[in-house]
Amino acid sequence: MTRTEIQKRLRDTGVMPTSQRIEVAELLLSRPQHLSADQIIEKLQRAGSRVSKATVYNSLKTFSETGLIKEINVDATRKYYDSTTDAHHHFYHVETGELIDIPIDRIDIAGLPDLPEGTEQESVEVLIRVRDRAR
Amino acid sequence: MTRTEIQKRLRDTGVMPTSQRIEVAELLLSRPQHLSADQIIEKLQRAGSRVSKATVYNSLKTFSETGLIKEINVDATRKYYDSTTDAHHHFYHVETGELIDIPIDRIDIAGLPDLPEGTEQESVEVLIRVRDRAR
DNA sequence: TTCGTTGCAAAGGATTTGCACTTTA
DNA sequence: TAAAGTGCAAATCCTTTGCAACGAA
Repeated sequence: MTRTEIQKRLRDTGVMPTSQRIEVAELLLSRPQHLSADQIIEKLQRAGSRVSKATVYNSLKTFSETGLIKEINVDATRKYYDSTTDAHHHFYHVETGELIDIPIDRIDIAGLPDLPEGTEQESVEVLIRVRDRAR
Repeated sequence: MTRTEIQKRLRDTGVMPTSQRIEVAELLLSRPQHLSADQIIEKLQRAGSRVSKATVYNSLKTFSETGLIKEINVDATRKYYDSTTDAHHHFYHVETGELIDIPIDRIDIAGLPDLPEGTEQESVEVLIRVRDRAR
């Protein structure tokens, strides 16, 4: 995704494409990945960027709210941000914290129970926790 | 679950059944439910208990480690503790924060992909996010 | 008496926020 | 030049931890 495409995507969702936001979006949207705010800040700094911590947090919050990225909560200690916003599933490596996407059509779910009275479905997500094989 | 049964369960998992731990365990294990540490502390205090915040946190941590209860991370801001430790799935009401159990055999999952190289499966969990139906 | 437990308050880590300054439209 | 965004530091929220007092074996 080029700088220009990113600017357009931001503008399309009503987010002013400042240089800081573009830096964050460019890093995150460059490929399917799952990063914490801290990892993003570290990568940006290592790349010589001067974006502040607060701005990264603010940007990630804004991006999540506008649907540009997706928040993932598997680890109670930190949020992860997913550059893939289409519905999909995940492997979660409990020891390394790594997340791996599973395409939505790769898993077949049958027999979903009726939703609780008065509610509508927002999403269905499968999380497969894995760990290094013993031996 | 009676006080005596709880004492036995604690002892069986190598956890010294102190009166504070019994209070916490009794509250949580009385029925299938999902509570945050804060909700537990509040309930205990409202019931006249004098268990300290630190002890509640310590107890919950110990219980999770010994498998007496299960930690749930759906909400990035806090942990929930599940009194049901058998594998099962959940509805999660994104507006109220409420969690509802779905029995494991109620959902049929087919075509799980191969696990990542060198890993073994720890669990498979389905999370269905719901919200109040519009109108 | 010994060792694990409790409880207070302080520490910690992740995220948010207040606010003055800067940028952009 | 008004509105929006940035960045620093302080504040907040949840959870953990240090440590002295306590309790059970």
